[in-house]
Amino acid sequence: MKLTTRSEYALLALVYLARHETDGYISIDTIASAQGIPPKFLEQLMLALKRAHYLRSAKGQKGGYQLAKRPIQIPLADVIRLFDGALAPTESVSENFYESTPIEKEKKLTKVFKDIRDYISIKLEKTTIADVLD
Amino acid sequence: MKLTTRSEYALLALVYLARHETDGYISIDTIASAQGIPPKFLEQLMLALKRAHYLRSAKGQKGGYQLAKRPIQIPLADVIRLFDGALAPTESVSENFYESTPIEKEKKLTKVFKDIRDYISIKLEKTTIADVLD
DNA sequence: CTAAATCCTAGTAACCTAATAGGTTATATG
DNA sequence: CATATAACCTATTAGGTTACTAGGATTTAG
Repeated sequence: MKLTTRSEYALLALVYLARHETDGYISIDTIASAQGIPPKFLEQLMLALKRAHYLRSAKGQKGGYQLAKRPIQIPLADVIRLFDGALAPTESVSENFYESTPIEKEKKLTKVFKDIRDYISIKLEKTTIADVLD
Repeated sequence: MKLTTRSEYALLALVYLARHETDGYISIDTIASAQGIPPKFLEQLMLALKRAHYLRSAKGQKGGYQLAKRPIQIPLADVIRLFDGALAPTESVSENFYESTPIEKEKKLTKVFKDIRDYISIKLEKTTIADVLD
């Protein structure tokens, strides 16, 4: 797993929306300037989060985005998988994004990376947006 | 950390050399065909490993490569850092390759990824080539 | 001398990343 | 109803990285 800017921005946006859960719809520009994200870039991320049912949106004036789930129902793992794919350090030890890679021929080497995958995925499954609000 | 083909091949080559520690110099072509690595690609990796003092080489007929250290003195962490850089999931939580990234403004989010970095780096520091020979 | 090997740099096709651009559609409000 | 505002959607792009390949220079055993 390598966290891209994409994932990082998406997490920042979700954290912001979680902090403003009761404020109705919030625009991309508001989130972008609060969290320091290029707005047109954020737009794409919001759209993806909406399509994946983490967000609800409203068009037009007074429109914007809001969470479609409670912060506690959004594990960091989901967000990162959506934007960056596998949590595992290499695809051959990934459960959700398996592909063959060279280290597979060495069983003990593979085991080491599976242990790492397990730690990462357990950690990021159990940590939700609710857990990272100050 | 995302494991590249580069790192994976390098690890496979080191494992092969560790298994043949007492066989003198071994050529790139021998290692490449034993481990299924494109030989000209492996050549570059071997050169990097040599420059980082993990390998010794000899030119000419009967030449090739051999380990310059005992397998137990080569942590997987070193090899991966050499080819792929940071072990951390994002550079802002890396000790050796620090760079600023967006999540830094969220302290609790940063903490989660530091925990992951710690697990990965401890695991890969303590696991050596010697540990992954069957 | 010559074959076998490392040494070393350059090049390249394909892909990915982090954006930007610009038009379309929907809606609240004056 | 007009207008401003905002989401929706697709395309494009500059720059970087990845996984190689190519080919020559150098060294050495036999």
